[in-house]
Amino acid sequence: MSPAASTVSSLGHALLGLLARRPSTGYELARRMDRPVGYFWTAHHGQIYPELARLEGAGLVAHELIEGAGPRPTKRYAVTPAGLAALREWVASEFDPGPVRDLEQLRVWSLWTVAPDEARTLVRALRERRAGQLADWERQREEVAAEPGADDPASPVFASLMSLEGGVRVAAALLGWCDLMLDRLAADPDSRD
Amino acid sequence: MSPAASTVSSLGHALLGLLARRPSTGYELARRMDRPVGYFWTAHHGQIYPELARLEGAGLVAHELIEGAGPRPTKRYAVTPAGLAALREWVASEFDPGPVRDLEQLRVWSLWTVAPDEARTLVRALRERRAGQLADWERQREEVAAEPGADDPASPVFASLMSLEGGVRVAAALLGWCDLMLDRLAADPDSRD
DNA sequence: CCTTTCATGTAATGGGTTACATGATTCG
DNA sequence: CGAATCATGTAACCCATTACATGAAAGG
Repeated sequence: MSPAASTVSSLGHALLGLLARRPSTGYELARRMDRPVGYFWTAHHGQIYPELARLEGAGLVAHELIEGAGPRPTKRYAVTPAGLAALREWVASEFDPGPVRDLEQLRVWSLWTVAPDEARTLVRALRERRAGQLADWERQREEVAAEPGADDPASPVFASLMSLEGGVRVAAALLGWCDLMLDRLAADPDSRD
Repeated sequence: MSPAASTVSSLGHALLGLLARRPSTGYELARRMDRPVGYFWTAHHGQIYPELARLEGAGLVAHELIEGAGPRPTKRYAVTPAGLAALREWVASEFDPGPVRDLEQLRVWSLWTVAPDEARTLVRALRERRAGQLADWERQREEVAAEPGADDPASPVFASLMSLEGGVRVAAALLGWCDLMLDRLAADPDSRD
């Protein structure tokens, strides 16, 4: 019945996950990619609109026309039963951890090439950024934890809370890591007086 | 003197970082992308060879021919002084944290769509994988910490140690996160007896 | 002899970013 | 009346993965 349902990209699963929580227009999906989800998945509208068309071709989402502002008709998308089934199957399926690309770590890995005071400046900048992110996520976590359904594994609020909890823990770990590096860089023999 | 030196990709910086530590053939660079660096940056040879050619065109690396096994001449690349300068400049430069794409977090964010026992199975798999990774990195960290130069910020060993330390801390945080999720999933009302 | 490792390249395809294009409504 | 927001789409370009292509040396 749905012949192309087998090949859904990661972005497709991200969109299915967003629409399973709440029907949205393509434009709204692009904006929703900022908070909660955007911490671990992002996309621009130039990628979202074609992907929605593909998902619809595979019968995983459907749109209805609503009144809206654009020059073209405004479409609100929602997951179909087949789309929800595809999402469920993907969540529980086997997986290999995708390739990791972390520019921050890559910089640190070449930190030895610069003078110690430049290294300290960089790590201080990393630390500030991370501290801001941690505060931000902690605040959001408190907000979400107060919402109804936060303890119910069948509620999207529960899953949001778990994601934010992961983000908070990673950010806290990386903040401590920056402090360790500042400590080790200060203990450097070249900067003793 | 080097007119195209301004536009170096992230992969280019990764390769410069590798070559600044030790001259290598393209083939060796591909293999070196596994351990230490591969934890936060990966590339296949199909991407590496063209990038080396671009870097050489910009005067940032240079090759010499050595005896080797292939049908074509074997090339050993090394960074030029201009290449080392470009690497240093990049390490200390302003930066925006690139887009994050984490399939693991994306799955957890849609965890509410599956039955609690399927969710537990998934998180247990995540936990096992993470525990293995943590053990692996901890072992490597101990190895690197014993090498000479591990305390010297001007030594690549120091930078390797810091990178591994970051990896260990993040992996430990994520392991604790898995335990938290298993705890919350067990406390679920649907599975009370 | 067969498989693995060394070794370099290109081509096809897919994923992702940026820029171009269009136009209505709302707020200052 | 100008800027921001809502809203959808396409095109050009870059980055990354996978597959095709080739062939020597070493080890079992």
